[in-house]
Amino acid sequence: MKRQVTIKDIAYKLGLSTSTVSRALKDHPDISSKTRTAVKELAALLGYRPNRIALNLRSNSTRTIGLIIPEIEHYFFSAIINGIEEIAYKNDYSVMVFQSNESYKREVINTNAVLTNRVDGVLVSFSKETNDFSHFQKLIDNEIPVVFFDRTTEDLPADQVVADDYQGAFQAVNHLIEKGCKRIAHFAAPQHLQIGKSRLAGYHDALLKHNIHFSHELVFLADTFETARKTAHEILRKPNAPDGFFAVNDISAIAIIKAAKELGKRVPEDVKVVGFENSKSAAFSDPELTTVDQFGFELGREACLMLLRRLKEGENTDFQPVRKIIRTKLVVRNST
Amino acid sequence: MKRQVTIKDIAYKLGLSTSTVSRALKDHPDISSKTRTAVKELAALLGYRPNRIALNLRSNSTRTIGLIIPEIEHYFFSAIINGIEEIAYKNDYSVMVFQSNESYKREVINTNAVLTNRVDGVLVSFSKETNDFSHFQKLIDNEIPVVFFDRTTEDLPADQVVADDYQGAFQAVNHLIEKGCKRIAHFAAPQHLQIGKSRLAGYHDALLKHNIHFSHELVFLADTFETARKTAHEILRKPNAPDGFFAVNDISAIAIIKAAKELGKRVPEDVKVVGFENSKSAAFSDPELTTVDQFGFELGREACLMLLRRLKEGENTDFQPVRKIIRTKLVVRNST
DNA sequence: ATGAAAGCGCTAACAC
DNA sequence: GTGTTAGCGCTTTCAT
Repeated sequence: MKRQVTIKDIAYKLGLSTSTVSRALKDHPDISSKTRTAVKELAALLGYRPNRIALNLRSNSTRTIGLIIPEIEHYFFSAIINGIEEIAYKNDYSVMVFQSNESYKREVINTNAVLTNRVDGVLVSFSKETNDFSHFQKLIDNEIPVVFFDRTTEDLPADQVVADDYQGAFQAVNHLIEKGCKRIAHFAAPQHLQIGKSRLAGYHDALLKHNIHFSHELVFLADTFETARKTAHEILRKPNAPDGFFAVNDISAIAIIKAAKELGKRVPEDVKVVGFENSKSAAFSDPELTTVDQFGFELGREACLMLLRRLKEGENTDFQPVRKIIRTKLVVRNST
Repeated sequence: MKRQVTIKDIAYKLGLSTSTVSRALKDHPDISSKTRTAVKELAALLGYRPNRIALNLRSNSTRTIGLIIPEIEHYFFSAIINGIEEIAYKNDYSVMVFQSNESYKREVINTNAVLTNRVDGVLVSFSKETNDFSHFQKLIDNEIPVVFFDRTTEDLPADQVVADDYQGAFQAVNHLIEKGCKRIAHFAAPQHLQIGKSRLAGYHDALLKHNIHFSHELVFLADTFETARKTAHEILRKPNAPDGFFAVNDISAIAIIKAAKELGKRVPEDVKVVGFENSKSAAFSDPELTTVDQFGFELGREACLMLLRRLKEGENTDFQPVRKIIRTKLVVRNST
């Protein structure tokens, strides 16, 4: 990089001290308007821009937010990043992105990286592998504000922003029942994840409300395209096959539709399917997928806003973790 | 943030000078092994970690890469970010993400932000609106290495990494012809974008190779779901409707399939469709979409590698811009 | 083998 | 209204 113009250069050329220049640049009242304009003009002329690194060192802050996220390529997460970047941008913060790739080990390295980079705060959605949270505790011990989003835990006294998984699941299954489904299967996420639990609970309670018997035999662990397709194939072939499916995400739902079609079943006539996420693919699938919108963009915005609020608070005496729930919304299309 | 342990703390507790501690920490040969271990042990005990900001100030570098990108939510771009982050991670660089949201104005602000943040280098894919490049010239004037990817320009003497759009388009159309299509339409991107031009050229030349007449009447500007669907509806209803479509991206291709089905045409029997990108949606559509894989992950990797190479070079006397072309590959599925 | 001192760019308390 | 000085945390030259 080219040698940058510093406050010293301006001071020298104008026969002033660096402090005067510094003050002039930030409209300190003491400075005469003559010097002020002279300084500002020269600064503009030379293309001076304050050295953020020096400022960082002095202020011991970087105006940077660290983001630790499983997989950027997943639509939901990219929507969240979008929301985060939007709020950060508006508040003159920058965002550093670290991917865990769903790996616990890498996630630990990521937490060290955010510490090393001296970010002001951290936003985290942890990996599927993670069930030890001491690396996040380390952040908290360093008094770096952390906000967890989407994938959260009760094990840590930290702020959280999550989608209303329970309500979304409840609505989805309720919808299936109202559409006439009698036997509804649930393709679930791993139960050590909060979203796995909450969505199952919503499914369970919706059945209950309509006096439909809940059976573990209708709950399957299937949250990827491949496993969902395979599982759907198996159970749709059986005599007592389900007539409705509530999948924990859109990809699994699309896989179910695919399997049904391959077996000559019609969607939604023979089998109805609801997903969760409202990804782009949901609108493009055939039939178009009924799904629960998770509002990733909103969620990202809220998580970032919450973090910024914490940053503004500064040293807080008694920390009270906040949990914010982002509404979800059933989007009815043609798969039900 | 908690007050961090510094080299000074260690020096004080051990009755040493900061320089000795500094040297001990980095295994300077002059330091006796006794002090070295003492220092290291205490450092570990206190949880010392070097203050990157101070290092940054001294070294005048941040080990950070700035990324300016139109839209994170687009699958192709998120794949690219993934590739970039992967390489950055392996080389101990961090990535700061700035979205332009396809806005020229915001992109200009983004370039200022990367300057302000004193990133070591910048990766750019510019917005659709951009046709003045002076803001990027400013980066170059500051001798900050810049690598352009995907959306590039000849107007700037800079490194570039692009997909082989021409070859991909050529293969796609060639494939349609070999599958028996006689009348092939092209849904194109705006022609002020290089990708718009290159893909049209590939389409043109593939027709030429097979002695098929090229007609402007079969080229439509349609690179979004909505416009593609509407356009496809119109032209598929006409008597002399195309029997093949080459779309500039997957979304448009999926829209074409949808329109065809809505009009009672079978894909691929009556109409064959090829997309471009190989997004997730392509594999999930029905029928599964034949498309050209753009290898976004690879592209991101290469762009980042190229940038890191420039960073290693340092002050180069005579700069020769490099243009790297990432191969594309036709992925044949069931829509052709 | 270790320490003192200067300096990266900037700000701010303290002089005058 | 402006200058002097110290200091943020670290490295490195120059002493000893």
